[in-house]
Amino acid sequence: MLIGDISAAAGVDRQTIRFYERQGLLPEPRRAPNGYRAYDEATIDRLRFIRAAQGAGLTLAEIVEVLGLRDGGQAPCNHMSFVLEQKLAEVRSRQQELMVLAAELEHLIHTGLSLDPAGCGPTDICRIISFR
Amino acid sequence: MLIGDISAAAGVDRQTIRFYERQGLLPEPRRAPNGYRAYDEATIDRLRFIRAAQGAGLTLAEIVEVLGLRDGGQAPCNHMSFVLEQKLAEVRSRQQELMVLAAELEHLIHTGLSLDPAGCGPTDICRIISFR
DNA sequence: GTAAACCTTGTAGTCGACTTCATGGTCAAG
DNA sequence: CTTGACCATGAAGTCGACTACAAGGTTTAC
Repeated sequence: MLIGDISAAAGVDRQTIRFYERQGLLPEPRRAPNGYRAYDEATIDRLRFIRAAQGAGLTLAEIVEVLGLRDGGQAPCNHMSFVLEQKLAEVRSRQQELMVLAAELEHLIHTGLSLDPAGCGPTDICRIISFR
Repeated sequence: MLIGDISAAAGVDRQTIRFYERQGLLPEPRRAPNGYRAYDEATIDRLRFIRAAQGAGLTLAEIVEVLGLRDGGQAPCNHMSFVLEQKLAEVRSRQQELMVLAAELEHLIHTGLSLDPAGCGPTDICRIISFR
């Protein structure tokens, strides 16, 4: 299978596949006599795995690590569980931040509604945000 | 006041202040006879406003717009309210995404716990994530 | 035989918000 | 008079995940 074939099969752009190769996510493939990259079916699964892992919020660097373990013959289960726990913690933390931010935004919007624009002095920048 | 002074007063790095100037967030300041940037007190407020606006989730580009209105003599209240509403909508949407992601991560972690590593075939990459 | 659709490589650009580097001028203290 | 802390400029690097471009070679279809 040529690069265009697995690109279509896995729904990943050709350029992106070459990019993944440079990043160490995909091993260097065999080459056809004309120099074209020649892939086997397993590469499609590998690309699907990469997409699934990205969907779970893993960075490419983290995925490289998981794949590296697997390629080294180890089952990456423990590492994977650890990374997932870590991600969940990050997500929770980000959720906290967004809750605070949402409350802050609501407060600011509310402030903006109750503020008379005529009250803005020429030296103020914006009383909605820089309310003292 | 020299750049180091407002930098200390507003808690914004010197380099960042020059960067903000290039980005149009700060007007070109007066210059002392030796060519040093000479700021007045108002610049500290402007920097504080920028930080506050960033804290509310605005991008520098959005802040430039608000400041541009203000500098043009208009009260940016209406625009500001609009931007804040927009931000709130973005935050809400991101919150939805994170809820989905958190649920997904919990599911994956749960799956990982109930999975026997011995069941991983040599062709599997990681059954936790690529569970069919 | 030629045009379209594939493939190759290497390099550079994108976004956002800085940060760092290189090189050199200015100023106050001792 | 030199050391060290400040200031100036412009260019380049950072992070993450691509995306695009240039300049070519190959294959397939008509």
